[in-house]
Amino acid sequence: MSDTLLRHIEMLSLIPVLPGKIAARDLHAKLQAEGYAADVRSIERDLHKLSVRFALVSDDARPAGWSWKAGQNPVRFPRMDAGTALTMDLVGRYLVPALPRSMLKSLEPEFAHARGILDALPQAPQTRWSRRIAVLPSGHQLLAPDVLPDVRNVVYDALLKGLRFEATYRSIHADEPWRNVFSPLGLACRESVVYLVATIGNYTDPRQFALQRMSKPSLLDSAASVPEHFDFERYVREEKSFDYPSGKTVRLELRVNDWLARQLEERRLSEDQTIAPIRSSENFRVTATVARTDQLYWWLRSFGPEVEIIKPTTWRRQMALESESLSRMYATKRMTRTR
Amino acid sequence: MSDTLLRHIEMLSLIPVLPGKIAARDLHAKLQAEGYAADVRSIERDLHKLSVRFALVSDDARPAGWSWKAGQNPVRFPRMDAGTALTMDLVGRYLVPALPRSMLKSLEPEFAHARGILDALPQAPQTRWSRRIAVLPSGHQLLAPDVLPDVRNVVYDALLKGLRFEATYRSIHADEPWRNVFSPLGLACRESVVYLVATIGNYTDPRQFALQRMSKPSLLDSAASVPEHFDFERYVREEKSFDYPSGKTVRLELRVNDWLARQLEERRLSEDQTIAPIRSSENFRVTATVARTDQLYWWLRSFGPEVEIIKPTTWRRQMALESESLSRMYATKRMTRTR
DNA sequence: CATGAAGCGACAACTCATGTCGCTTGGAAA
DNA sequence: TTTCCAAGCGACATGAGTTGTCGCTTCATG
Repeated sequence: MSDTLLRHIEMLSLIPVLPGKIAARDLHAKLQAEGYAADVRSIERDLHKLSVRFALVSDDARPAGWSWKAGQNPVRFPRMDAGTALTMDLVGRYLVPALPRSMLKSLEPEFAHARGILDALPQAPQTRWSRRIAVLPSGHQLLAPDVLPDVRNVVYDALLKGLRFEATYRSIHADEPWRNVFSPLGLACRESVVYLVATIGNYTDPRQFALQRMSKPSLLDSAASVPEHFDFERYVREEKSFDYPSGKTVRLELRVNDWLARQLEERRLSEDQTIAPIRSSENFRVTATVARTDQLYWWLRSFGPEVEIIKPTTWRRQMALESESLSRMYATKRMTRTR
Repeated sequence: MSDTLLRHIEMLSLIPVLPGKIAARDLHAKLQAEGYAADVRSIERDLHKLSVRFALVSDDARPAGWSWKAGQNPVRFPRMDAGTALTMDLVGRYLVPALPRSMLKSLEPEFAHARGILDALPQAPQTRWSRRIAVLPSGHQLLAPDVLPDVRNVVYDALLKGLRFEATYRSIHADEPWRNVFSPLGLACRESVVYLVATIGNYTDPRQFALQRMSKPSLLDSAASVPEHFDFERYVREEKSFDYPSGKTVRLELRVNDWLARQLEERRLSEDQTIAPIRSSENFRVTATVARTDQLYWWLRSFGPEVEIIKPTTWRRQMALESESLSRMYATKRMTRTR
């Protein structure tokens, strides 16, 4: 069949969204590289014809730049099926508190697309699908710090292209903000905070920078300097401030109440989890082999008296000490207050 | 310009992925409805021509059914920009522990598409972007229960089309599994468990069913019965087992250590949060106005002795009692063990 | 075995895309 | 200001590709 259709589709997907643009000649070059033998003139004609039906615009610069209007719902095939669209919508709702707003915003067209699919389904107006979905908050939600859109863009760009960039950073230790050159090494996302791992200036030791503390970024065109033998994955694993789970596992043994026992039947601690009732009480004994992390210890602590750690004994001893100091803390303070 | 290109694009996006299919005549009808005046014969010809270049297949049923091969990366325009693709990849990594596997699988083409965009970027091979990204687990990760793919499909379908369906349900209270007809009312997602809110049989009271406990679903073609005046959003808010945050807020006052104080500067409890050092100690006093939820109380409890709740006094009193019983619990048990 | 719907090959008519050429325009260098 | 050149655009002849029609074949159904 004719290459025309293919070429048009290729063209449409080669044109960037509005901040970006592409000139007819560049398009021509790219298309030629992909094997489409067509005249520049034809490309120009195509652009004009396509812009009648699609949301394409050209600026009036001399080599005219073509782009998609911003905020366009993507045209795509195969079309997303309704089930996937519903899952996508769920994910969208789920991410709202978990992701910096400016990042969520760049994904907005994706979620809008999914909603568009769902909206197109025939349905009774009183049963709007969007009012039939709820995503409930899990755990306590802290406010996700927001990242400046151009910080995100420059940092991503620099990381992907392996370039340096310059930016201002406000350290958390109320010092003066300082400005320096960053050589990005990797990106780590943790609890809705995005950290850039980078070296600064001429230093060679990698450090972490929270993206929300950066401002006034500008991309440089010199290549980033990567310390010799630097391995990002190992860095993340070994850097203690990230407290990445070490490979260590632990045989956990707990006493839990019936409510928690039921929860753990739904979402298990591990594949080998066992739950057994404890005679002469409403409690259950839970065992499981899990990764030994601080996170887990904290999670157990969050249940208060509803969970008793039996094993490992180190954690049991730690809990014993902590609970003692905790009860002393509240007891003495109560005394001071009532005195 | 000619409608041909538009029609072809419309056709490509009208064809479903492989479990689904569409016959040439149906395509013709849909296209006519959208204003494309073309012969059925042309559609047939188009399908054959398109299938040369695109991953389209036709089964050999009599009215031939056309579909996209499964697992195809979607072709789309405007193309996702690199920044969005990177965020998409981050989201994909973030969701792995948080979403049932079968749901994640249906989103896989989306994430694969994003990765495809990133892979296409020119980059030095030793700096593979995918090895420069890390998403660190937040909180303790329980195993997400898995939902059978056809359960997901039937439940979604039933919900979106407002139909009943039949399925087998294993209740958590080790009873026998039973089979009944469900009238779906809504979907609630909580901590990686997806619940269907539905009425069963001829009952009119809405109940919750965890999707991972369902099996052998089959869609019926009778309309779902919705209880009179039923409002899903209100149901979710009021149903205590979901413990949706009530509108109540509370003025929180805490004593925290310096580590947590620094954390809270990054991710604040509320817009009006204040942090002030406490004289003659390394601690800080934090105040904030937050939604009063059990989640928050649990979250505070997870910090153990690193946090002291000062206000509200009800929580302080509760903590005092709990820590006392906790320390007693560990103390007595220790005695029993060492006796 | 009869019937009819669906699929497919053929073909002529014609629409539309293509490469070429030359004129116009607008910005940058002189 | 003038000169120069690349970019953009209109025109046109050519031919590739699309279109509707028709009739034959195939296959499932009664």
